[in-house]
Amino acid sequence: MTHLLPMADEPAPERADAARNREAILAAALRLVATRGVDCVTMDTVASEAGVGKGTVFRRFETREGLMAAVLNESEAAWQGSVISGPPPLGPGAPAHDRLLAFGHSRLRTNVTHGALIKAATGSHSARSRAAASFAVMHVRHLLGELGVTGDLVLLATAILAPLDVMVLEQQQADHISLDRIEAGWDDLVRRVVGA
Amino acid sequence: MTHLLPMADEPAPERADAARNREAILAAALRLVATRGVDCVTMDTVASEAGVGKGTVFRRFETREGLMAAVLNESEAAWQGSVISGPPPLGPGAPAHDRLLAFGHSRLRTNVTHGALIKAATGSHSARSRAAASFAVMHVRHLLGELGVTGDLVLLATAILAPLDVMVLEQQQADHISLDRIEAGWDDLVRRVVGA
DNA sequence: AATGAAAGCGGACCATGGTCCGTTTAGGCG
DNA sequence: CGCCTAAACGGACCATGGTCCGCTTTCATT
Repeated sequence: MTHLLPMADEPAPERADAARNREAILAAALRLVATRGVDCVTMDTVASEAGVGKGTVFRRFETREGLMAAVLNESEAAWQGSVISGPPPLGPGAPAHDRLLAFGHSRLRTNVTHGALIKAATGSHSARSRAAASFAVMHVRHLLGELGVTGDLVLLATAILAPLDVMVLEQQQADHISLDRIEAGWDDLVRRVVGA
Repeated sequence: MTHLLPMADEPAPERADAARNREAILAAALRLVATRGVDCVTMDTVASEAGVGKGTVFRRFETREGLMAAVLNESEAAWQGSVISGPPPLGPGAPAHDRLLAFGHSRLRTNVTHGALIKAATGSHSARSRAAASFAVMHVRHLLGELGVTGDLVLLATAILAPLDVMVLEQQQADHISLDRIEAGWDDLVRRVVGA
């Protein structure tokens, strides 16, 4: 026996075939997104490419958004890793101010290049997007704290991150605002908020 | 004859039946959104409620997003009117700083109450959302100018408005952050940016 | 190894946004 | 008033996300 009582909240073990299928689906999705671009990847395509029924795809990933979130996660996790333990100035070891700027710049570029995928993974309601956004807010809040900023740091962090949102960036690009200008504008915002 | 040469770019006149149908569709959409809530309004429903074919709905409003934008516009236009020429402090006549705060608060409340409709009208790519966002940016930019703020005012305005975005607000409400707290946080942001 | 119940599977099915095209109609002109 | 063309119409049709449910598979227990 393993446990008679459902121990704590171990997230419900996954059967072997289920795990195998999850991997196959994710791999197929990854490949398809890379080759065709996220907007041309249909759930049916992923299913058949993974050699699996459509129902299975939805059972494992809930929704298209969820699947895309899983795909996005593949790169996002690495990025979070480099923020937490990568080389400075993005990672630890640099002054907080430099880290904050590096963080914003990195996020800015990432949001621009992965824009389509991020949008596909972030419609209306998603558990994953929640986690990702939360990570960014927590990190910025932490840096603001180190910089001696006082106030409602969570809200301040949110406010600093909001203009880096994919939709905002797309609008700005449609208005022919260059990335460099956006970046400079963001630096200025940070300067004002931090009160350097 | 009217004009032999297509004069300037008059937006292509609309045939009488076309105009009649547009009105009927918009009226039906307005009514349905008000009674059932935006998420339960289907294009087919609107069409049949307006006594018109589905194709007609799409020809007049391009897309669901477009139709919802038209619905939203009905209230948004009034709001813009009260910003441009309504009573202070939202309208002209109050100090710029008060106007800016009033503007933010008003936008905040509006985004919260009309959240669902705004989201329905603002997916990915829409001409209307473009105009609405632009109005807000222009107005804030103008107020910042009056306040003597220097710098890239368009970007600063965008940055100030970004945290009032519907999606951001929804996330914050999901995190049990009260409206009053959000409002206070936004006031703080403005103070820092304006450099009061 | 046999067994039984829970978990998983798959593809038919549904809802809905969006397109297409053969038919109808408005309305300028002779 | 009748003609003619561009515009508009409408609903069948398509694509795709998401659900459902009867059948299959896993695997803990014996």
